[in-house]
Amino acid sequence: MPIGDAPDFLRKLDELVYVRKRVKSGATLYHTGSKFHALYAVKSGFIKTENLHDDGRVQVTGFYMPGDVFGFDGIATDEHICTSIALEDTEICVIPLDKVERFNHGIDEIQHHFYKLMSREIVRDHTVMMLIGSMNSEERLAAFILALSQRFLLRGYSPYYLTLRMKREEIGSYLGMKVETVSRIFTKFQDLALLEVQQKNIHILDMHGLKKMLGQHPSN
Amino acid sequence: MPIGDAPDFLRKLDELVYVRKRVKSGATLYHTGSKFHALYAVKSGFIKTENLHDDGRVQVTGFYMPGDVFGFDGIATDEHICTSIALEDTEICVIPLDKVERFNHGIDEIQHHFYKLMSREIVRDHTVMMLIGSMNSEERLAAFILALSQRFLLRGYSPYYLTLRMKREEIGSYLGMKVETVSRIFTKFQDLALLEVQQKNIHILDMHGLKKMLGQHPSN
DNA sequence: CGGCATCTTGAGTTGGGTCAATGGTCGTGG
DNA sequence: CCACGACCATTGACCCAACTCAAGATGCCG
Repeated sequence: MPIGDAPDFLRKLDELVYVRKRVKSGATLYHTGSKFHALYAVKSGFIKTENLHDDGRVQVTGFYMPGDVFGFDGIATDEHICTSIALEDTEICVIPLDKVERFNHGIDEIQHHFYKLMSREIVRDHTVMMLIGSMNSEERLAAFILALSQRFLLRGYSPYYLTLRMKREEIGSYLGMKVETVSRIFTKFQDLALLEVQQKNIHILDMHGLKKMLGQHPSN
Repeated sequence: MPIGDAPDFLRKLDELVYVRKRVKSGATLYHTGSKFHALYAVKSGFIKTENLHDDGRVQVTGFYMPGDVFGFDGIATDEHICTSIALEDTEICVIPLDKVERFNHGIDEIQHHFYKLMSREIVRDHTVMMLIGSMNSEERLAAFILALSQRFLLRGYSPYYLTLRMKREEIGSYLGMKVETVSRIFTKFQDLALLEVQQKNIHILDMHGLKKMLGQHPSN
């Protein structure tokens, strides 16, 4: 998951951003095939991106929260591959890429920052490939919750109280498992006194225990 | 999988590349924790990258053939997250990132090219997430072979005769399945007269039939 | 308060993992 | 040139984690 020096970044961003946008909950910002115009930074709210396979299948490829930048998938072919959808009312900063590319008159710090952002996205994707490819469902969900907790922490929120903005099905899609399985594992984690789950509110009771859920698995 | 205008790109590359390197089959170019110095373009040969999980688990995250650029995972934290290993004797061009970043005196075409390369890597990773997350094993392997065939085509080789440089286990790791499963499916595809498999040599007999293997699946 | 979407739980099935044995292929050294 | 050993690939038999299908429960919004 994309992370990091959000406040810093948002400050610098002002120099690049002239347009802000509001996206209503459930609305689409761009979709597969849209011409690529710009990158987007989440100012407030929550965004998911998903890939549509030729047949009806959908795979959630990312969740983005304030400070995160997304839309990098559009650069390759100048057309977006993913669809991005707001999971709640969301404010977006529009960052035209050519403006970024032309920015380094003197300072190329910003340039480098964008390379870093893309690199992070790549690293995050590799992590997810690893999750889905070589962990069982419990480990995946544990890893997901821990990563989310970490992101909350980096943004200055409590890492123990998470409010999920996505529904179970979207978590499942992201992690390569079915809704029912997600639900069962939440219940199990609750039974193990690792979590307290109240709808979309997660209270992490035993962070250490949750971490131990990872790497328990005999496989691979 | 990374692709595209390889010859063009390799030509332009000469302006950026001062160092070439040879990596022996089985040797490591960089590994998890190595300081990030540069990106690498494959000149000849074959490279895999893999992620090591804390416990012993390994996940192959990419295969790179001539014309492909890899190493982007190191930009985010200035340390490589993956390990890159040559699957045969390989020639590599070393591309220092700061040279790329400082290159746009006049032309920022090269800049943009690197953004494109990273974007492609992201798109490819999303494709793999989709493969692993929402397809069954047969579909995954079919998709893998088709993608490989496509890459061969783009490099001017026959898309019908593939020489796999990686072993079954590495294919399995990349696709999130076990060696035995890979093997069984190769056999099945052969029985269905889609392929002729002779060790690492794959002859695609029925490209259309192979494509039909995708999207047959009732799930998700 | 009713209707709809989401979430949970149960019961039964199955795709792909596990374990184990065999068969090929290649490289090395006598 | 052949034989040996190591590694890799294939195949079979069995099993289990996660999927499917189905029914309720819960919560949310008009």
